[in-house]
Parts: sequence; structure tokens; C-alpha cells
Amino acid sequence: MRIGELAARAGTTTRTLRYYEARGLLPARRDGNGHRTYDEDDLRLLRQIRTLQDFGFDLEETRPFVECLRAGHPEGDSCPASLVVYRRKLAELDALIGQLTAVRESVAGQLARAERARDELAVEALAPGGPEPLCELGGRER
Amino acid sequence: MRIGELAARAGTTTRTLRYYEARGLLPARRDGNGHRTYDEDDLRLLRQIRTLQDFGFDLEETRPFVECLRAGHPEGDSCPASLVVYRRKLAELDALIGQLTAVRESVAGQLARAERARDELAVEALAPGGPEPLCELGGRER
DNA sequence: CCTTGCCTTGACGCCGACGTCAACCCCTAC
DNA sequence: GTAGGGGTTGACGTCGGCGTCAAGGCAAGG
Repeated sequence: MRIGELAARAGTTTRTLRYYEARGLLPARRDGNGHRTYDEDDLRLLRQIRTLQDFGFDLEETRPFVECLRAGHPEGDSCPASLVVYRRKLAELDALIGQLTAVRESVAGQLARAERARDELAVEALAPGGPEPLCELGGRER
Repeated sequence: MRIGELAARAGTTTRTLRYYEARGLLPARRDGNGHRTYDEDDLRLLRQIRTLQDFGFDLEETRPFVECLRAGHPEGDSCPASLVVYRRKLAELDALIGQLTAVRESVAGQLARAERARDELAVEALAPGGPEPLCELGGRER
């Protein structure tokens, strides 16, 4: 299988495959014309990379998984180095989610405060008489 | 006040201030020497920008807040355009947190599965006799 | 005079994961 | 022949928010 077919079967592009090869992640054999040649095992490696990429793993973080598969193990995460990456990623995700959640609460608080301030100004504009809202709902007599 | 002092008082760098000016976010007056000159209001604008940046807002997203302050409003979020940005950011944060949480669960599941597989292989290695774990804890008779 | 320190503009570097273009080769079909 | 649809390498562009030089100006202090 050549580069175009592999890219299509993995749902990616030839540029990406050449990039992976340049990074030493997915080397390719060559045929007589100098064209890159891949087999089904390469497709497995590539799918492993893509799955992790979709999870937000850096390219370098996929390397242990790829090497694990290439070493003949049944799964990319059958090796201790892959588990280390999993655990590190979990910790990163927890930290990030925690930070984002804190920011989310801050922004929500700011939004609520700003909307309250806006509404109070609106009410003030409707009742230009006095600054204290003392249940003068009639509003006719001064 | 000149650029170095403003940067120091806002906890940022002169490079950053020049960058903001180039983006049209924080223009500066000039003194006789061509040096940038700022006042206390500029410090308020800058602090507004920095606060939002720390929350993860893009620079462009801080623009409504800055313009709101420059228009004379008491707070950067006293204008409807700022509230729109708040709400959009909240939605983005919710979406992102949701995605990250889903990824987190996937990774946790993968890790658990991989660890289970590893442990089963370890047990198998300890009992090379038969593939079925039928309570043969004695392990002495074949 | 010279150094020090602050300022100026301009321009390139960085990071990651590619996209995009240029110029060229190879095989096949018409 | 020639057009088309693969492939090759090389190199620059992208995105944001600056960092980091380089080369020079201007004022105060010794």
C-alpha cells in the first residue's frame, strides 16, 4: 500500500504521514521508484497514533505506544512506558479541568455581578426621583 | 508615566505593551522625546486586559471591555458587548470542560483495562500450567 | 568625555502539527 | 504525444502572544 491509500484508510493526509516519518514515528520502506510502502501493521500503528492524538496527546507522547506495538505486543498500552504516559495525562487532565472549572466559576460570577449592576442602573433610570427604593410603587405623587 | 513603569506596575513587560499598542488595544501618547506616556487610566485598562488574559480570554476578546472602560463606564463589563463575550466564554468553557472530562474518562478506562490485562498476564506467568484459573491454589501436584 | 539606563523601531525566533506551493518524476490511458 | 493521477523533496506559511536580539537616540551623573 502506498502513502495515499494509507492516509485515506486512516482518515488523514499524506502530509501528516510524511511528517510522522520525519519525526521518526512511522518510518516507511521504499519500492523501486522510491515511493513509500506500508503494510497492515503500519495501519495499526497509525490508528494508535491518531486515537491518542484525538485524545489530545502530544505526538511525542504517542511514541511509547507505537514502539510497544512495533515490539510485537498485542496493544499499544501493553508496556509500562505507555501506562506512565496514561497516568501523567490523567494528572494533566485533572489539573486542567480543575483550572478551567475555577475560571468558569469566576466568569459566571463576574457575569452575574455585571448583570445585577446593569439591572440596578435600569431601575434607577426608571425612578429618577429618589435613590432609595422604599416601596413607592404608585409613583404618581412626588 | 513611561512604558517601563507601567509594565512594572501591571506586572508585565514593555514588549507586551508595545504589542498591545500595535494591535490597537492600548494606544499611547508621546512626550517630546517620542517616548510613550501613560496615565492611571491606562493602568486600569491594562489591568482589565491582564485579568481577562489570565482567565484565558483571547486578546481580541478583551477589546469590548477596554473600549467600555475608555468610554467612561465604571467597569469594563458595564457594556452589553462585554456581557456577550462573557456568555460566549462560558459556553466555550462548558464545552471544553465537557470534552476534557469525556477524554479523562476514556483515558482512565483505557488505563484500568491495560492494568487489568497486565495483571492477568502476570498471574498467567506465575501459573504456567493451565490457562483456566480453577482454584488450584495448591499448585504442587501437576 | 564616557558610562549607565531608559527609550525607540525593526525584525527574526518560538511552539506544534501540519497546510500549501513549487518543481520535478513515473506510469498509464487515450 | 499528452493529459492525468499518483508519487518525491524542499521550503515557506499558519496561529497567538509575545521573547530576544540589533542598532541607535537621549538625558543624567561621575
